[in-house]
Amino acid sequence: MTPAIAPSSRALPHPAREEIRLESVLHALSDPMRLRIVRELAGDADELTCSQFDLPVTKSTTTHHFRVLRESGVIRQIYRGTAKLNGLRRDDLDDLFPGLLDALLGAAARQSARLGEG
Amino acid sequence: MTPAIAPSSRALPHPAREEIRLESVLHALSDPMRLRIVRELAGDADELTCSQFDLPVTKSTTTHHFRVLRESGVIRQIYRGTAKLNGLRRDDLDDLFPGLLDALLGAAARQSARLGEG
DNA sequence: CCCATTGTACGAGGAGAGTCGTAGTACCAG
DNA sequence: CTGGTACTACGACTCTCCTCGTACAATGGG
Repeated sequence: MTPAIAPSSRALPHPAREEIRLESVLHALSDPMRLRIVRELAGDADELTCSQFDLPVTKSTTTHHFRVLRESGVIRQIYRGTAKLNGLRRDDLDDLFPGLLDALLGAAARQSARLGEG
Repeated sequence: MTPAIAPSSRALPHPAREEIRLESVLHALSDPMRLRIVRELAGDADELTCSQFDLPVTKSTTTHHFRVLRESGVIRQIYRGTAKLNGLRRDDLDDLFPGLLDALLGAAARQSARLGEG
């Protein structure tokens, strides 16, 4: 069961599944930048490095947003070399709040389409 | 189509359906007090006055939270005499974001049950 | 070993949010 | 008109949040 990619020494604190709070998830997703990150993560691939996102903010701010997402339990982050891989915690969220993530992603997609998207 | 209850002179500003933003809705619901209000509104009746809620904050703060909910498009408020009736904007939210409100309410209910509720 | 790449830590500035208290407004019942 | 009820407005306080810049740490390649 050794993973194909060694998860590097640096560890990142994640909340356990039972510790994820709905309020924190909603707060995390109420920021446009973070909602955008989550949408990209849900759409394209399941594993993207931070630098693969082209956000209109500095690297410091990007780090901050990824941390909020991780600490609220929305995403999972692991190091792989100097890069950091980000993935949605679909399994945990679907178990805790069935249908919520899909409803949120659907709502975000609808709004994007409605407002003449990007 | 005249309503049974005259909506009194005082008018309250509400966002039109198209003006409701997902981020604002999520932000509104990310506060425990407001999530609690919305859950009560969804469960019991569709029309409750502000004073029918027994929240552990002062009246000023209660007013503030109801205003945030109204201005984000989550609830509708109309005066009836000195009282103010509050109702969920189910129709508008379901039209804009199908399934979202139910998913949110379900998630909130699940979390309450899981955490040994009140 | 040096260096480029990737991301972090820390501090700061500015804006916003939750809470309260006090004073005030709008409405209804006498 | 008087009084009571229901809610509001405003200012203040405290915290948190988003953003940035600069300086730093961890990894992998030559």
